[in-house]
Amino acid sequence: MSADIALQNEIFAARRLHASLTFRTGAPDGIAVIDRVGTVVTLKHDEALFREGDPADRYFKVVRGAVRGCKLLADGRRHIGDFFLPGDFIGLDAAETYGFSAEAVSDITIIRYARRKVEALAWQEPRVAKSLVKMMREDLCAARERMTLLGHLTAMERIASFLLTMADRTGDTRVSLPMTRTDIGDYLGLTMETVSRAFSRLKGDGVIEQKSVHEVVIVDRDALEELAEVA
Amino acid sequence: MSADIALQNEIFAARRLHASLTFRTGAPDGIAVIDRVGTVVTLKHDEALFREGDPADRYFKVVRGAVRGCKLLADGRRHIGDFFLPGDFIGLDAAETYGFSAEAVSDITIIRYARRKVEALAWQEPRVAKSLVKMMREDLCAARERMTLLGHLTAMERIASFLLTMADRTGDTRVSLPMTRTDIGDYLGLTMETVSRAFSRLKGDGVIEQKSVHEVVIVDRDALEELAEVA
DNA sequence: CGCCCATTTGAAAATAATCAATGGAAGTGG
DNA sequence: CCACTTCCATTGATTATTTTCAAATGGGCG
Repeated sequence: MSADIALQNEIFAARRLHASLTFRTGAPDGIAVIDRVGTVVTLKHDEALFREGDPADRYFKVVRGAVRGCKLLADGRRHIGDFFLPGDFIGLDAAETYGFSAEAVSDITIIRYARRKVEALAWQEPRVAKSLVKMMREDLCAARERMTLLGHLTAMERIASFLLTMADRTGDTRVSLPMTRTDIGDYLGLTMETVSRAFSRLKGDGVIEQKSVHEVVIVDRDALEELAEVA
Repeated sequence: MSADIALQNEIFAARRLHASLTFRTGAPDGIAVIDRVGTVVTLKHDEALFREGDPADRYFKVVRGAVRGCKLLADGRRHIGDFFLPGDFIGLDAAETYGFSAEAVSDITIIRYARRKVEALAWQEPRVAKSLVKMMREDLCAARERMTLLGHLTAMERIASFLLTMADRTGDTRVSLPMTRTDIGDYLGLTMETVSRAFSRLKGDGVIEQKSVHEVVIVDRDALEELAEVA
């Protein structure tokens, strides 16, 4: 049936795309092997990959779109711990159960791996084990960076850092922000309003240009780096 | 010579102590093996184990005392990413170089491991590799918890969480705080003054009692948990 | 075309930071 | 052993940043 063919094409496209992204982000080559035990899946906007507390029997890799990892606090406040973008792995930190929920920010394509199979592969192939450990190390370093940001930077410094990080991921001055202002706020420990005001000010100062709500262009990178000047 | 004997005693005592702590904190038993490739070292108050940017060729484990892991920001602000207490490993997240400086908060005893040797051991003994990965996973989860704290909790909530965490580590209502108020502030993303005021308020409300500046007793744990009510 | 939801903008309120002064304990040196 | 010094903690008053509350704007989708 043509639906099957379309699906096959989607899968091949996803694999190609994801392979190129793996290369781009400099992910260790040992990791490509594990895709053989993965399944390509697509999810729509706001659907959940898993919820905090679910048994953690799967890993995921983002191929297309963006995923947010979030925790709900007792009084309803929401914290977003990470935005996962193409090439990123999800779930490496989980023990028995997931420590946060993962939701599709946009329509997404992901690869889903049975944890069991990945671990079996890691035992067979030391390269795979090494790659997984390396990714965990990178995640830890990133987490420490973000702690500094959340603990000690002003609103403007956080926004500037965020924009620079997003820009570095695509290697382009054109930055796509698929998430809402509220998402960004929950990610940076700010309110939606503060995020919006910071964007407006950057726009007013000619540092960025807004193509649309979800797409900005960095006009003056030096100014952004000045604002984010940390570490 | 008697100095040698004293040193030997110190080392044995440190190993015993550390073994018991390993047990208490539920650290995987596979880890005890690696102590055979470690060296016991003592450092005085404020001495550095290593500095941010140093080649990361060693791991450490705290046996006695406390260590702070800190980053210096461009403008002089300081962020403390972690307090390492007895039983804690330091350096697992480092790639080529350390991502933060580690300094003795008090006089400390630590075990120092050549990274090369630990890694060799991990290849020989799958248990060791598993333990190291498990510790990294726990570190990652802890880092995510702290992000939530730094991003979304009020000053009082942060202090309450901090006290509860410290109390849980010793399993006692009597909590030792070897670090300064400034250290605590840099750890929680607050100023020394805010930390001090929060302590005063808790004292005034009869939630805690101060035996000395560096030792508090938790009188009303429920109240603290109420104040920290999160996740 | 019109509705709905996210974003933007404005004004007021709250929290924590900063500035400033005092108090106290630990350590130093005579 | 005591006095002195220094550093850290506490407390108070003021300021600044961000949040909260509220209203208006605008873009996307049915």
